[in-house]
Amino acid sequence: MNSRAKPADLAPLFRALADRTRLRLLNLIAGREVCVCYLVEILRQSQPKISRHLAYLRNAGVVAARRDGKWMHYRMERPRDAASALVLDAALESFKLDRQMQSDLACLSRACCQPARFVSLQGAPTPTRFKSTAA
Amino acid sequence: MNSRAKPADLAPLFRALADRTRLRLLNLIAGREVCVCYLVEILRQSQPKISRHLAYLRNAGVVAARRDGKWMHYRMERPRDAASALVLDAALESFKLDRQMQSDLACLSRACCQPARFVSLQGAPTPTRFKSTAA
DNA sequence: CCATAATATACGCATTGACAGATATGTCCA
DNA sequence: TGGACATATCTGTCAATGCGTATATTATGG
Repeated sequence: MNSRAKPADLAPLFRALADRTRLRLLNLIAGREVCVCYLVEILRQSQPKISRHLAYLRNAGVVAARRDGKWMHYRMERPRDAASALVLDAALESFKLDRQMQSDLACLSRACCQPARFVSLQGAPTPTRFKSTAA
Repeated sequence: MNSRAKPADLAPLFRALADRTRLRLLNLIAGREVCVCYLVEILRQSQPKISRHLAYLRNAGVVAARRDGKWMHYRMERPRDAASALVLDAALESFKLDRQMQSDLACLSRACCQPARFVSLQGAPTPTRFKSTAA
């Protein structure tokens, strides 16, 4: 399978990325598989809201979900066509210079190291890295 | 001024690009300065609709306008920050594999060579290239 | 100043997306 | 089987966006 499967219309992808909350979710999910409860905790937004945005990203083919007992783990899904992949790369690149995005990542690290400090994360599965991510 | 001026939030840019009509306009404008009347003629859509989408792109800082007597010329505006520029490049790259985008460009070439065939383009200023564009 | 051409904006309506709150679904455990 | 937990989906409301039509703006020529 080639990396430039089908020359997709980029508009749907841009729609999926056209929301700050979804970008923040993508930032947290990039490079590791994260349980929904962590995303709810870190973004400090309602669980249905997070779930809806994740569904939006999933429908756009940008993320994939895996059920693990009670928990759902989300991970990034590499787009099949080259242009979409480039767009996604550019977005991820921009996160490195974004204060809130870095703050979200730092918060995720803290939550992973000391889940006891987050009441809602007791017993939740720890996010697992795919590759090392700066900070 | 550096090419990575301010690490902008990409969401507004993605919103601006999240529409097929706007992507088609961007495709036509990329690499040359085009008069609105050409855009209306080639996309075969109403003048107010084209104008509104151009305004949307202009507000997003993706295109710039120049008045020339009765005519308005639009051109692409290179985003100041690196991430936005990368996103835009990826979009332009995807157009090369998009049949409709190429068809639009071919139609623009034809209109430039034989403006007489387009009643509405009589006397309109011809688009001017910035750099050579494939096809 | 008036008419006309090119383009932009305002208005009304339909669609879509975001949100909070309520509820449904799926899984584990007793 | 029933309850608790994690997550998803439904409902109603509101704001944003898209479209067509009408109108305003800017510039040109008489």
